[in-house]
Amino acid sequence: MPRQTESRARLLDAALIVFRTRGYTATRVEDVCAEAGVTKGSFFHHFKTKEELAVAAAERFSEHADTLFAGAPYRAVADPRERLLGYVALRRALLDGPLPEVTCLLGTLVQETYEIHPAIGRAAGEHILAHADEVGAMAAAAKAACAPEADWSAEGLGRHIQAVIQGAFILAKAGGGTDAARECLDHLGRYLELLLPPVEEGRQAAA
Amino acid sequence: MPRQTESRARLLDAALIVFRTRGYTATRVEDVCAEAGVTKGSFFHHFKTKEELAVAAAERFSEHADTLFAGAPYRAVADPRERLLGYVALRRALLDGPLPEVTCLLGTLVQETYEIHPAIGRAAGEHILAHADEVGAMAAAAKAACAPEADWSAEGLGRHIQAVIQGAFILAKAGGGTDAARECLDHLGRYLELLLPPVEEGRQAAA
DNA sequence: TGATCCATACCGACTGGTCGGTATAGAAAG
DNA sequence: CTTTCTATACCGACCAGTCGGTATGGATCA
Repeated sequence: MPRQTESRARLLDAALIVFRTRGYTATRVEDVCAEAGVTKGSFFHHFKTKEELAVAAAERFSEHADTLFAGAPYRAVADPRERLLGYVALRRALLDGPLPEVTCLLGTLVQETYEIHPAIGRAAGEHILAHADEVGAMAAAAKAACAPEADWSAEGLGRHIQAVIQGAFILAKAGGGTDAARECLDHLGRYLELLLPPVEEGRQAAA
Repeated sequence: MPRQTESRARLLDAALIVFRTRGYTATRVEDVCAEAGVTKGSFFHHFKTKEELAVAAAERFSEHADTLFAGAPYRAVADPRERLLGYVALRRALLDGPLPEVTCLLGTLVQETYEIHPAIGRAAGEHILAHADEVGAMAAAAKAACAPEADWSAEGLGRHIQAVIQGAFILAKAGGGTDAARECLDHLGRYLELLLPPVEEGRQAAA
């Protein structure tokens, strides 16, 4: 009953970590099976192909992230500027741990597959952009409150925030470690603070 | 005799583009040979292994970049703040073209190999950090001129700039295209402008 | 001048291991 | 007994790397 469903879930969770460690192409189906404690027969019962697993894993990763962020404390912050800064602070705090566990599966996948496995690249890319749009919505609220006349778009800022986070992961993998990544998020936070001057009682900053 | 050396160079140049298109693992040695118009026999005459090719390609990419930037006009700008902004503007301008031709081989390689091919990951990572340090040196000059008391480090800012650029590539691959990448570099430029207030005649901005 | 030798570059058929995917049969559940 | 899931043996394509061989050109010496 839930046993069957459990194998599928175990395979997906295994994929999350194995793909982030070895990348898509270099991961063997049996690597995922071993990590999940399941055999190949079971794997191909649940997924038609390795590619299908990757698409499903991107989906699952995205759902995990949505759940995590939906329940995070920063969500309840009333002031939109502080809420946006709270998001960045959370992303910074999430940098604690080994790289394959803290980095983003979607960024890894899209980079490796965008030209050669369109289905995977598209799935991963869409989830990245969707998440960027959610952040963009927060940015829109903050912009409306702090810098309504500014000549940048909130959606663009949401994408920029995602880019900095993805870039921080690459920097960490390049040898900078999570410290360098954290420093990047500090710069990002500082940028947002400068870009969104806090509203003082009844006053609003211009662009 | 320069003919022979030419084959090696052709293989390296082919590797630059093929690795950026297909990634390291998914590229077959024969893909590189085909792109270079050279046979497998010739390949293994010049490189002991595919891994060795990747390390050499990272090196070559880095040299290409160094040459490009060393000869660029922004280098001659006297004002350190404008010089740094000029670098970012150049990076933005370089975004014109198909993704596999404008993206960074080093970021691609490090992401895919950092856990499974230490030699490649190390080489790519070191070149990224070395380039970040060069940018960091420019940032140091700008900081000294515009914000000597600021509580961020120039090296950290150099790394941040690299991270934004790498992140912009991922965003582009995620479906945002080069437009989204350009927008990121616009944000980066704006950040630097805010961070480094221009020095007015004889005055210096504080942190 | 040209005959001999050698080093470097190049060629492509072949091999041995790897790995995605299949076949098939058994276990568990209902 | 049927359906769903798991296990294992197996297949065949693929591909990094090998190997025996050819081509080219420069040096050496009579």
